[in-house]
Amino acid sequence: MKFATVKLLSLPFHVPNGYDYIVPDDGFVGAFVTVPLGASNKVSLGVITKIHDATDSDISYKQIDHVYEKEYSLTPVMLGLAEYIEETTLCSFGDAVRAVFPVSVLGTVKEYYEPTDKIPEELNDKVTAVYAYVASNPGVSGRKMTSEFGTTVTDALRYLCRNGHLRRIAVAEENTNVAYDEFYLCADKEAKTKSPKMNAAIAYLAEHGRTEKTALCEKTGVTPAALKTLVERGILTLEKCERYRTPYLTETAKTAVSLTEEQEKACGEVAALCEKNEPAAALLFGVTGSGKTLVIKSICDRVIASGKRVIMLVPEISLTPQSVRIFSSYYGDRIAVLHSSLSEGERLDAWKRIRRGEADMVIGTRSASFAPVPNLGLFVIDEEQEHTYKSDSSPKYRAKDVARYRCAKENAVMLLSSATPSVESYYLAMQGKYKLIKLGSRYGKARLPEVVVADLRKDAAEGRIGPIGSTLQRLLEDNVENGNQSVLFLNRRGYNRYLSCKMCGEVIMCPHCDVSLTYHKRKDNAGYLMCHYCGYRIPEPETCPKCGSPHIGHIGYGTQKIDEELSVMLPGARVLRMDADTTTSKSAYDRILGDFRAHRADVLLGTQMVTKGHDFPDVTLVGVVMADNSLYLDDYHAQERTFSLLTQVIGRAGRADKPGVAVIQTLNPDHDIITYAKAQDYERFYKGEIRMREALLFPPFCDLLLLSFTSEDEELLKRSSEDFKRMLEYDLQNEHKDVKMLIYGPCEMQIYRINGVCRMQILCKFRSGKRSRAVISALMKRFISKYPRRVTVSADINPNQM
DNA sequence: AGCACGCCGACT
DNA sequence: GTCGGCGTGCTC
Repeated sequence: MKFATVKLLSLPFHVPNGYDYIVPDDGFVGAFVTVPLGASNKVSLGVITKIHDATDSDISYKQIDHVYEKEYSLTPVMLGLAEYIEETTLCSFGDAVRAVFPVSVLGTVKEYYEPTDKIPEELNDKVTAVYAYVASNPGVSGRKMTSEFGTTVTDALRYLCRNGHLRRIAVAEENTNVAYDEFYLCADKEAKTKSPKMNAAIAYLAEHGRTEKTALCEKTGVTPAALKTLVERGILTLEKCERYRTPYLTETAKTAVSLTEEQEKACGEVAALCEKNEPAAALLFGVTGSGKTLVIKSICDRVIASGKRVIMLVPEISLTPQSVRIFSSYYGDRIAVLHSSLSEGERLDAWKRIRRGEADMVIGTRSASFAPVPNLGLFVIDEEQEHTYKSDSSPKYRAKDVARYRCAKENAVMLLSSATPSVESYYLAMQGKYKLIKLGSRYGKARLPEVVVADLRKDAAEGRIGPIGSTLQRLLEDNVENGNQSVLFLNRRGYNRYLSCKMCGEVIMCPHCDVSLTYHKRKDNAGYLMCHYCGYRIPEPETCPKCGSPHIGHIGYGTQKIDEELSVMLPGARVLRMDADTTTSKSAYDRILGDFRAHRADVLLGTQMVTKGHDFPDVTLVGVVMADNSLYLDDYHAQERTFSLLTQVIGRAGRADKPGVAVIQTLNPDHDIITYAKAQDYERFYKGEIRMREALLFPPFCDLLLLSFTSEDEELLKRSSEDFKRMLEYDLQNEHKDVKMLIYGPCEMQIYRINGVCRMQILCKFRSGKRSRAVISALMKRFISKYPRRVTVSADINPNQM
């Protein structure tokens, strides 16, 4: 007899998830299976990770119920990847598998009940009624039973199954989330019915042959229900063809491009790596406007021509359409798009097309790193420094690690691309771990705009305290007058507006969370306050809720406020605002960008999203309203993020023939980061930053581990997190002396309370490796069983935010 | 996580 | 004497 180790998806992180079952002949490693689990034999989804014949006579093994077909299984690489994610991010196996595989293609498991030969003798009334119902309706579904008897039926059913009077059967149902094109054919051309519309449909099909359903309905006025009847009567036959639901794919005309000598060389170097058929990694470092996309496209051409396939990641969903536009103009429908705001059906169809080898290139966000492309040759991560490539929710993985893993296993090349590489990637390139490919000499053809650092302190000294300083105002006025376009960039943080009482000085806070409420204005100009963490909202109060004073004032500048300022400052100018409030739908986003590109507005005002890769030929002025906002966060990434942001914003100006100006408003005009960004001097920025990281021990010289503890019970939270630290210190001093770790905390998190739940954190500096993670993992498991259900703990290795 | 088992308080 | 609360322990 053969046995299989099955890892269950339903079990949480802290319980062992691999159990042995008797495996049928069609079982194989990587197969999804359903198995009975626990005393109630609950139907559970799992994956076979091993097939063996070792047995333990103490255990009575159960059998695997159902093995899913090969098309919907984990390939060896994907199974390995799921286990790699489980181990490296300290998450449950289920979370890891659900990230790498769209479990919903498997369809749902239905439960049915049947009576057995063993007829019950004495039962109470309720159980008798349940039994009688199943006996007269054998094969009734669990759902039908609950709708018939209410939720308490489960107890009766369990009782009857346990005593052998009923049998529960679990069947995997086919996945029904498939779209079809339906074609009708006429089987009996002579047939006549009483309905004129039906007759019309028969006549139409007799004349024109095979016709698609909607077209047929439109042409003849026949209803789908009538067609169904005709099929049942055998007059028509129905042919169903699977149709993929694919948004985005609109082919545009190909335009021939030629590469410069430098671009050609860069392309050749990466292509040569790809041809070697062994794992490799490269960093394409090209200043803004050096044509990185073009180079990547040319590399893709060569990889695809050699019969291999490409995955390309972009930082956020809003950037997919433009990338798809560029690439689909060359590859047409050989492109697939994957990201998290596709509908379930679209995602499944994209996944199937990819798995069936029907797409040569996959474009998508972080989650697309799991695209099941056969014969992967190249894995591109565009704008690789972006923090969106790290997941903040379980599994807390980095797309770069996924890429590295897959490239190593599939002999592919990982290509990171950026104008401002992450310090970590550049360090690895300096170490020779990545092949460094530079594009665009600093003062070469990529024309740098003039950069003006506007010192807001001077304006403040003159009593000018608005968000737009005098320098920026003057340049904006000139620009509008000359018919040129401007982009104003707001760093989201610190640009929310709060309400504060001038009498008692209190900022109005969320009653459930330790954050201030943000001021918003509805379209009808009524103000309201909202919590961005729990969604709590109240109308703008007229008096201070604390002291009753009517003297409440606004603090901070939101995009709305700046929008209002601009309309006063630049009367007649058309201002477009792009932020989370105005771009609730995909179409709104496209419309705003489209309007701006078509020069139907003079100023585009927005948050992060306006900085990214959009090419606006008529933009000659770019302004950063407040550069300091991200400079002094207590996060070691702060400087790197600010540099990258400023460099990109500056790169937005002056891309076309018109000379551009970039204005950086700041309270710290002499700050190194601003100086380096002004000069677009990545090397000097890097040298300073890497020295700091080494001296203070930050990544890439170590890894960070953020352990967060949450509980409603404040006392228990403090005590248990202290306890965790003690246990960790004890382990490190005793059985795990070889693991080195610096421990900071526990301390309250930056936002201590969210929705009434308190949060503490412990930060560790360590080197993430098998041994060190095992220590943490084991300790977390011990902690969870020591404080069951009352405190939760979770780990984030190299978190985005601390 | 679920789920069953089991041990105590509030009822017919 | 039974129904149902939720603390404890297990899942091949």
